[in-house]
Amino acid sequence: MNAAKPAVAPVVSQTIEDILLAAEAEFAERGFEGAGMKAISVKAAVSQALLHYHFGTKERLYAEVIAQRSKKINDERNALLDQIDLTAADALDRIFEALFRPPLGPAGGERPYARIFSGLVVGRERNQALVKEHYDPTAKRFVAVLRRVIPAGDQGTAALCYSLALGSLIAMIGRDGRVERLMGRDAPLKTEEILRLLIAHAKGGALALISQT
Amino acid sequence: MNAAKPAVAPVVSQTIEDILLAAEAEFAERGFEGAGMKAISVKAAVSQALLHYHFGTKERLYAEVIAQRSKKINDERNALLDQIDLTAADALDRIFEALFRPPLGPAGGERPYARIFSGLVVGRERNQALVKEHYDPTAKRFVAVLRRVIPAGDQGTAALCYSLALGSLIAMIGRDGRVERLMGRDAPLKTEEILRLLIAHAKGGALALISQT
DNA sequence: ACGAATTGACTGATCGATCAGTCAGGGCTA
DNA sequence: TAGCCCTGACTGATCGATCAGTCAATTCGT
Repeated sequence: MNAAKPAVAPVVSQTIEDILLAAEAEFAERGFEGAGMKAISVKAAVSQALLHYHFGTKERLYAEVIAQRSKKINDERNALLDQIDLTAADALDRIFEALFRPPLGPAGGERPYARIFSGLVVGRERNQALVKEHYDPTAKRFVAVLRRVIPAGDQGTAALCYSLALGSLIAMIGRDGRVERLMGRDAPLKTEEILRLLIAHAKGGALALISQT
Repeated sequence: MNAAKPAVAPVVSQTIEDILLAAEAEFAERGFEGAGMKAISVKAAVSQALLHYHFGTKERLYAEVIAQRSKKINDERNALLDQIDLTAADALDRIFEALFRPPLGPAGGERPYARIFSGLVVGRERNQALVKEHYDPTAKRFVAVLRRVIPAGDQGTAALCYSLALGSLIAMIGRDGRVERLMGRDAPLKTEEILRLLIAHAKGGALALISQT
């Protein structure tokens, strides 16, 4: 009867969603150690004790933020990979697009997760374990798909193409404005422009790695 | 007479050197916020108060660590750039070698600075200012040199080649073991091997960016 | 002897975490 | 329906620990 009433209950409550969003923003701004539970609770407009009630420790709250966001990114990536015809001429371009587009997010939107994503490459123990758990499975799929597309590609070369391409993505989204500053631009690069440049670079690098094997 | 006695006084005392080394290791392990002045003082085998006597604040100690290490890296990079014949066929390879080799350090050595170096790409305000101060000048020289070597290279393209290459370097040294894990290797990659692969990838990516401009 | 170097003892602030307790609401019994 | 109880959600107050930073006193080098 009531149109505003959702047919199914949300998997998480609105409050928990608010906390996770606030936590994501705070962790992105200050890093794990720099972030404060108090600051997160203020940002989420709840009491600090509620954070511990729902998540136990700061460590688990952080892990939950990573888990939620990585799931969205991995789902997007896998969906894009599913659509690719691996025998088509532009297969390599579209594989890298599947790698780059989800973390870049919507065209005009903010990227609060970008700094956390970038920070994951810095191998502190906490992040290493989370990367291994949440990102390695999809990473392995990328490596496998790359192997089938690049001629005579062994696993080592494919894994390198993946890793180095990911590094260049970090360089683009991890810091604010440095690339534009070195380029001599005043306006920030648009998402589609970033995507085009990253794909071209990754593809060129991949082909170079293959031909010198 | 005494052979062990240095001819000139060191610019910094041994104690200060010890503190800076301990601080570098601690900052690398835990990040700026995670690092503790107490832990640094223990690692350097001095009192915590001595850290404040010499450096004032944690912030200034961190800045000094970055300044010292970046100076070494920039000096090495500039020396390598000076030796390059920009008209030679392998000029592009040698430019990227000048970019990659200094942060990679000696062949068999540890890389305690690698994680700090990687962390600098994550654009928190503190790091942004330090990068701009200590790394931008040499970065601009790389961009200028790249422009002269790559055919029809505008500043934007050259800056992209620089930035994306740097990102792939981060991917290789920032995390421990992930690249090797995805490659299916058990032994870590040797420095010279890393260098060869990074150069090949960066060169291929650069040429691809140019040809599609 | 004099200044630079170094120390132990200490401070206020802030951290993550814990606690007892409030409150609204849903089910159960009679 | 009325009374009771249970539970999940949430809070203010506060805990002990740790943090960066301070300072008077002491040692060291010359």
